[in-house]
Amino acid sequence: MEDSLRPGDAFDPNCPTRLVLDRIGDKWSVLVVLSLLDGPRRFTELRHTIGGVTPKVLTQTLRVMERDGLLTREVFAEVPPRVEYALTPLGRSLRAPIEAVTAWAEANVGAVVAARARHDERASPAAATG
Amino acid sequence: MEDSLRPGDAFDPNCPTRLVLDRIGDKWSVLVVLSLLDGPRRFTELRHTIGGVTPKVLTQTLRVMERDGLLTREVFAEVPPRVEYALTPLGRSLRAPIEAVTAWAEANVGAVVAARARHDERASPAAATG
DNA sequence: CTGTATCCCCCTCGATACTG
DNA sequence: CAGTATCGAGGGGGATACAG
Repeated sequence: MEDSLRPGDAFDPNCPTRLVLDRIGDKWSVLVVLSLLDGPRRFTELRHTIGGVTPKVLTQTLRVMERDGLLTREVFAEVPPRVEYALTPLGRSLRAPIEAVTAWAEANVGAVVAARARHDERASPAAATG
Repeated sequence: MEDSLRPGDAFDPNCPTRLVLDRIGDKWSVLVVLSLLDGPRRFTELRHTIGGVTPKVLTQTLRVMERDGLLTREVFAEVPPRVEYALTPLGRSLRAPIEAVTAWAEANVGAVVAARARHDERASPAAATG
């Protein structure tokens, strides 16, 4: 198992890990994957589902993900323009690592929050009167 | 299974997932965890092992991780100052999600790179004369 | 509807220099 | 050795306005 966790790897900018980190480390990308897990979505649907994302940033994210083969962009030449984004099998496979992260988060968020509170109280006990 | 992947969760800025994403999405944090998996390390050792990280940024990273209860900072009052950083059980548990990401990366980096090449060639065929 | 273009601000990172 | 202080550059993100 340790073989797959060679620190030396990730330290290399060309390491595949860095490549993925840039992707799943980006909140918008993760959100897009999550949104698309259910099935194809249109640009505006994505915008609405994710919320708080500007068209520029969403387009940016989508483009990069498309380039990486994570999703497909299908344009329908209709009177009201329609574009559907769908996860590729590759994109769908991102579900595993994302799930691992999510699982860790849900399992340990309490500990992290507690640690923070403990730390902050030491730093400024006066402010921790709540 | 789907229950742990509720999109609605991650869309919430207060969601635990966001919290973790900010941590494992940060390359330096990941690198620190990886470095510390073997055992405690000193500041300079980390600096050297990770490489390319400035003292300021490393300190920053370390401080945040300490606050989050991911690692401990032990100061030895010796003539040549010595400070050792060690992963807490919580920090060590980050190994799982990181491993998931690493596994995905190693398994699919080829597909991603291929997708990129394909995409880039379509975008600028002239440049892809190799 | 589906984007694109612009401007702007913030924030992080990096380099350098200095202190305990 | 282990950090901290400062400065500057850069990218990303967001808001807005506009185009096909």
